[in-house]
Amino acid sequence: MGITKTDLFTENQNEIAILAKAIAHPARVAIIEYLIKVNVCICNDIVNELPLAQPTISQHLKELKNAGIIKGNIEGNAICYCINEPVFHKIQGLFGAILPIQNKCC
Amino acid sequence: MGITKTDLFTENQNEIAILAKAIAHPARVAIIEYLIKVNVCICNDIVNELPLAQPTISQHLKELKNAGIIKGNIEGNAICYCINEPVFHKIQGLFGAILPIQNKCC
DNA sequence: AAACTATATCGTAATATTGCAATATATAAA
DNA sequence: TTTATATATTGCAATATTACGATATAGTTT
Repeated sequence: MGITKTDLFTENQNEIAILAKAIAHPARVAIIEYLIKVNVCICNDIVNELPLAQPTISQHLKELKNAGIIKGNIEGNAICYCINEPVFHKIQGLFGAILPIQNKCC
Repeated sequence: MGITKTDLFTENQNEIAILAKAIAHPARVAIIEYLIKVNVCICNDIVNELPLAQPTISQHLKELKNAGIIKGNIEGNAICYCINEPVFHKIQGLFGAILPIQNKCC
């Protein structure tokens, strides 16, 4: 199959999964970290920063953009990328503010 | 290709990616949520809780276990599963405590 | 021991992801 | 307007993921 049965789960569960999937690649983690560090940059900076070919970077940027984690604005012939704060804070909320666990097992 | 170039990234970036990947499926999110709710349960409870076949659940549990997010102890002929607190708190730290962003772009 | 319960593994089909060369597009500079 | 720069898209090969039926394994109960 290879197809996730999205309809069997809640909207919230799917949303968390989609956001996690966007982060689930070291190149995309590196892009996020770089964007946090430099605040704003053009796509070519990322291509020069990471050891991957330009089309590959472009693809990863697209996935991050689709998940809403980053956004890009056209600026001349370049594209200015940055973190999309609201979604990013949502991630911090989703993964960071989970209930305290009372682990009695094992 | 389809193979992630792990060696090109830092250990930390790969670690975040691996943890995120473990969460990047709604069934695994559902399992984690369920384990947080009931604290401790046997695998069969999860099979009854989720709308997926037993081998599929078993596979998802294996991935969560490999990522260190949950752990399972043999208890008679059943296996008692629970959240693995240290790793779970690590996730909360990784995703929850990221620097404040100064978003001047876009 | 035979039957039952709980879980894991195998094998396999369908689909998704990763990576890049080649190429397209679009703005900028000369 | 030619050339250079920046980014996206296409097409494709290699690999990974998802899902499950069938089956294996292992403890429990009868």
